[in-house]
Amino acid sequence: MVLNFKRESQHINISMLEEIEILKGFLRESKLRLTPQRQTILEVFLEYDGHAEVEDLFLIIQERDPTIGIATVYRTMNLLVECGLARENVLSQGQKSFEKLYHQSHHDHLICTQCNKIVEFEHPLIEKYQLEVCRAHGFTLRQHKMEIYGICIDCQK
Amino acid sequence: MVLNFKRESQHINISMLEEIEILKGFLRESKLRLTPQRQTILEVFLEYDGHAEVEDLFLIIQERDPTIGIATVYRTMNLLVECGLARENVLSQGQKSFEKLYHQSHHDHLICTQCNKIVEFEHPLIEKYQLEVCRAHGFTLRQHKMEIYGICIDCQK
DNA sequence: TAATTAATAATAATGGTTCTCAATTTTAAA
DNA sequence: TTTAAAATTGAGAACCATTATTATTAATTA
Repeated sequence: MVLNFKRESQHINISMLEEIEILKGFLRESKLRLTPQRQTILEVFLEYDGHAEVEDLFLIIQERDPTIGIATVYRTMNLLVECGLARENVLSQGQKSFEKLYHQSHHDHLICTQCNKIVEFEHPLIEKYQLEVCRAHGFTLRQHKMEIYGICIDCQK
Repeated sequence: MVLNFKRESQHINISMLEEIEILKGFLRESKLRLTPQRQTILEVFLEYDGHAEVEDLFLIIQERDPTIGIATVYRTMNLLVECGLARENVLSQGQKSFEKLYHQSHHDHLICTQCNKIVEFEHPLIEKYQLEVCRAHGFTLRQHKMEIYGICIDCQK
């Protein structure tokens, strides 16, 4: 992949270039444009560690460019989901949170019901048996989500 | 368990008696009351097959007792979740759906992303490795949710 | 350049859920 | 009983995350 990107934003680092290219490609195919707003939002999202809610991202984005409205953040996050860079999770209170998908190792979630901490894990055998279940039911697997709810070690004390 | 229940509603059948006792017990402990409204809502929920949204339940409830308001349905469904008779799922559009928990064999979900069909399945080894993951991270397992998204056999044609 | 198309910020609208409140019912106490 | 306290209700208002609308601006194309 050729990455000839004008490094006009001080926030872009090497590891983001590929993601920016992915968004660019997706936008081009959809006859959409990579605007400064969209790029800023992608950058902030990529820098954000963990599961991001729109409100969290919006606060950071406003520091960087106070003219960007929250509707644009929503619109752009939906684009990031469409092009496969982000995944949307629905929280129990009704909002959504977004996590990075590209260049992230696949993982599932352990969620503490007391302190809401999220621990990511991976188990190859669980993955394997998921495939088995899909085959048995004639499903073509696209994605999965596994959430284990419990009490974390800190909250047990 | 002693089940001496006045069978005043024609909708109660034997298999519901235990659930009604569970709700009763929970309400008693919480110093709350088993009202006719709450019982009607529980009955309709227990008769409902599959994942129920409040709006679905409300339509059926209104046929049975048009005076029951939707706020009461919401309040009661939250009670059913608290006492362990129901589980709440958050749908991607933001609403909630409820599924029965008591006397239901545990199962996970295969969800078709085209037609939204939900197929329930169970895999003992997946359960086993979940426990293993919890132990490894010091979590006390309370509950889990596994959703596999894909294209069902009918939608592949 | 002009014409077309896309994107934006601000704001209004949406819709599922919860809250408020006055009225009613149930329970417990006197 | 009678009375007081507590719980529950339906109706509708409020909430709030998200989406749609709109007038305006920016980018692209002819």
